[in-house]
Order: sequence, then structure tokens, then C-alpha cells
Amino acid sequence: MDDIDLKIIGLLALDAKRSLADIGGSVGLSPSSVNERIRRLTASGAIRQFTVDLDPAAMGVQTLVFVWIALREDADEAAFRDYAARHPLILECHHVTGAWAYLVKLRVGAPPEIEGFLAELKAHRYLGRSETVIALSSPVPGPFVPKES
Amino acid sequence: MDDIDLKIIGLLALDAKRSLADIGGSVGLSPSSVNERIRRLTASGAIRQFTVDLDPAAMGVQTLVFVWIALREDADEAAFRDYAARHPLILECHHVTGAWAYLVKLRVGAPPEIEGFLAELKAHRYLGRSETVIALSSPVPGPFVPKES
DNA sequence: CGTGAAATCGACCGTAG
DNA sequence: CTACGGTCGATTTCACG
Repeated sequence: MDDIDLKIIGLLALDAKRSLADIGGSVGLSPSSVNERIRRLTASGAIRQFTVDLDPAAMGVQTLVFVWIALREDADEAAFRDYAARHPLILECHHVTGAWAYLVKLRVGAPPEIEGFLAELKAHRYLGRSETVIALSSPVPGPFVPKES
Repeated sequence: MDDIDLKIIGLLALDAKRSLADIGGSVGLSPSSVNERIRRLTASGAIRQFTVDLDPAAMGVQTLVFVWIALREDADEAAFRDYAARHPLILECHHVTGAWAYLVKLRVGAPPEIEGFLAELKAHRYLGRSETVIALSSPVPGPFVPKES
């Protein structure tokens, strides 16, 4: 993982459809060398996957929501993590330091849908307390990659 | 934007390197029709870009951090948003409801680096109060796409 | 939206530094 | 061990029906 690898990764992050010849011209290598490096980066797991960054609005999920969660004392934590991993709306779920146990990031079409999500969590007996935060605007939105349905 | 478009997007999200013929086989269209749909989706902005999802650990930024921020009363909010957009460590920045004004998500190599980040915010006279939360583990990590340097 | 042809691209090889 | 150039097969792309 040298400077050239980092440069290649930077170029791919901006546009993964650039040709090997094009990338090679930018980093000073032949297309086949670039190909070999990308192959290695992918095989080693540094590049997890080639994907697409989508516009949330076009996908009908304009509303970005963060939910801080404290699990019920009798909740099955492993089951909750598995549930989060499978839930199509949950884009991220992190076990965090501080007053709350988990931070969940999700996207919905509109705020009223959040209620259903929380009800679902409650029905599964995961939810102790929670606090919901809605993004009003996003100076740095970050990429949006939907989860497999 | 019909069901087939959604299906194509779902396939591309999982693996953007699949051939048009392969995708066509999965959705029941010819390669050229799939190509035309992807071209339209890209032109309309629904697909923002083709990119790569990376392993944060391989990139040397294992530590995921969320920082709640209340700006100083005399802070230039537009300047802060611009600063956040340009900052290479800041992956996301959202203006949010609730007690705090902004939620910032960033990745660093290790926790001590957070201190430098906060000091930088303070030096620019943006930072009023803040609260830092570190992710211990991530049941649903979400994709990692670095920002252009 | 599908078919076909043409141009381009990517994968794999042997070879060299 | 990594880079290079050439070849072949696959893929994208475009005009047309």
C-alpha cells in the first residue's frame, strides 16, 4: 500500500468507471500494472466492493434520521445487532461510548415513518429508551448506498 | 423510475462491475436497454457516481467518531459548513434537530487524533460546546468512501 | 426496446528489470 | 516481486429497425 495505491484509490472513489489506461496516465503506470494493483487491493480487502452512490431524494428517502438507543435490560443484544444488520432502513448501527448504547442511522421517506420504525423496535422488545434526531440539512451528506432488499 | 430501474440500482449497489449482459439477464432486458437505463439514471442524477467502498482499517482510519457541536454564538455558520465540506476527515456533517446544532461524523487513525480535530475547530472559532462519541464496534458499519484530498 | 456491427476495454500471458 | 507490452475474448456503444 504505497502512494500510488492511495492515488488509484482516490481516483476510483471519485469515478470507479475510469478506464485502466486513463488511471495509468494519471499515476504514471501502464494499464496492466494498474489492473494488477486494483486486483491486489480488491483481493486483500482494502477495496470492499465497487458500488454506486445514489441520490436519496430520487430513491424516495429524503429524511435522514439518527436514533440513540438504550436497549432494554433483558434484550438479547446479539439478536438486536442481527436485526439491525438485516433491516433495510438501517444504514448504519454503531455501539458507542457515552450515555447511549447504540447509534442507528436510517433513511425514511418522511418523518411520520419514524414512528413505525420505533414501534417495530419496541415490539421486538429491544427498545428501552431512545432519542430521535432528524437532519434538517446536510452540508456534507456522505454517500448513500442502499442495502440489499 | 420503475421496478426494473430499482432492480438495476439494487444490483449495481451490490456490485457495480457486473456486465450489462449479466444485469440484463437478471432483469429480463437486453444489454443495450440496461445501458440506456443506467445512462438515464446517471444523467438524471439518481445515480450520483460510481465509486468504491473501502476498508477503513486498511486505510489507516479505524476509529469512527461522532461529534455533537454547538457553534459559538459569533461563529460564521456558512463558513463552518464550507470548512466541513472541505475537511478531509469529516465524512458527514448534518444540521440536526435537538439540543445540538450539528452532528459531525469523522474517521481517524486513533482516539488521540480527535484532540487535534477539536483544537482545530476551536482555533477557527467555530466551536462552542461539543460532545464526542466513539464507536466501539459497528454491527452495521455502512460504506466508507474517502473524500478527495 | 431489441439486434447487429464496430470500437473499446479488460484479462491473461510471457518476459524483462 | 513488480512492471510492461501484446494478444484475445468480452464488453460497451451506436445506428437502425
